[in-house]
Amino acid sequence: MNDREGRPAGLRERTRRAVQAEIVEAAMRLFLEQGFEATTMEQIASEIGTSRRSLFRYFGTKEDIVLGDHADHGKVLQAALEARPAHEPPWEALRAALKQLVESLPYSPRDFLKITSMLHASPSLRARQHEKRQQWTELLVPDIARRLGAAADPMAEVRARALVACALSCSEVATEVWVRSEGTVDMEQAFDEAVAAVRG
Amino acid sequence: MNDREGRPAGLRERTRRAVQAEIVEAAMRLFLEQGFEATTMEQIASEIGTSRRSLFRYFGTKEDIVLGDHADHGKVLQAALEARPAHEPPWEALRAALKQLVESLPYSPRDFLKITSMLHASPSLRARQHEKRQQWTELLVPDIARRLGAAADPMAEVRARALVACALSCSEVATEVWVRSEGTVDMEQAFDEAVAAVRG
DNA sequence: CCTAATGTGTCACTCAGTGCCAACTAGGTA
DNA sequence: TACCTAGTTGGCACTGAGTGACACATTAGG
Repeated sequence: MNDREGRPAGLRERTRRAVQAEIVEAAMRLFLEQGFEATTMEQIASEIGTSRRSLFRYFGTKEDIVLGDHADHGKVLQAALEARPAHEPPWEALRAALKQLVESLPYSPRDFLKITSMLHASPSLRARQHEKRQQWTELLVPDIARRLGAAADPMAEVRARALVACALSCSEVATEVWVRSEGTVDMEQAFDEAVAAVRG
Repeated sequence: MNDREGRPAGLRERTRRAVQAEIVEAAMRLFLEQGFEATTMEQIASEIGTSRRSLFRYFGTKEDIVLGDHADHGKVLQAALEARPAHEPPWEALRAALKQLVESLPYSPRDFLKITSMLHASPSLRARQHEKRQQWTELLVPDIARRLGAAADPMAEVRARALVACALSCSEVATEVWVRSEGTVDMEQAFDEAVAAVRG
């Protein structure tokens, strides 16, 4: 049985984590130096003295080296959303959850800016990121549907999905402007401005 | 000079169009039969008696065979938006433009459903489609910014981008639900429901 | 008819990603 | 100790998208 959910964490598990971290570290350095597309898996592999094949055992795709945490962020967001008061209106709850997510990130503003810039510069990275964000939607919709008052109506799903999708769009717009201004504009304020414009 | 914008349309231009159409026809047949990922460029090439290399001269990527028109749709949308009365509020104008775009599509509902289903089934297709949609945004933002009353404010751009992004998100949600219901629910109604929920 | 531009197929290449196999290693058992 | 099993690793060969170079054909236009 593979029941271990993180308790004693045998040697195998520990080395796996260590190698994983080493890969991410080396890869990110190369990505930021030469760009994402210009860096090959071969380079990353030889950089840490392993084989191309092994890289693919740790990360299914090149993009996952960068976006590995992104799926987890969805769960953080979900938890933050569900921790909000049950009758808080959708937009407020989503706003609070997103704010909490941003604050939970372990990056310095400097690093976050560099990484986000890279993300925006590479089409394939943007694509994967969007893909993962779509999965966030699935996690958040049930909570929002609850807040809207559960109706079996197929349109109830539309309402919840639209709210989540638009909240994420607003956050994306805010982030984009923040990146393009090189961190000048306030992201939180931009988000609020975006929401205000949408709600007309 | 390459000034010809479609007037006499010499033999070269005509054959090019014809071959292009032939490629799309054959490719779409194969895609719908066996799925997008399962069909190789080699197959498509030999299907119409040409070489793999030539396919790439007509379409830069495999995805473009399906999404070739998608960029043009952006221009249709832009034109439709700009044709709306100058003081019509953003949401109404966007709604009208999107409606006009959908009505301009040459597909039967049957075909449109099949194609859209395929689009949703293939990750790489979804990714490219989203990429192209992002370019739509660039086309629409200026008009919306105008409707919001031009301010040099960097936040003015945020407001316009947010509106466009959310309108596209709502249309995406509506389309998605429409596909999943296999054409049962009314797409236009779903869109309105989405917008209403977002505007709270 | 001649020539400059354009289209075509072939070949060779890069790179991401996958399946397979043989060698090794950790961890528990007799 | 010796042994067994399961997971890890590297190497190899393969697919499939996409690109560059080249030689050869076709066409437009003077």
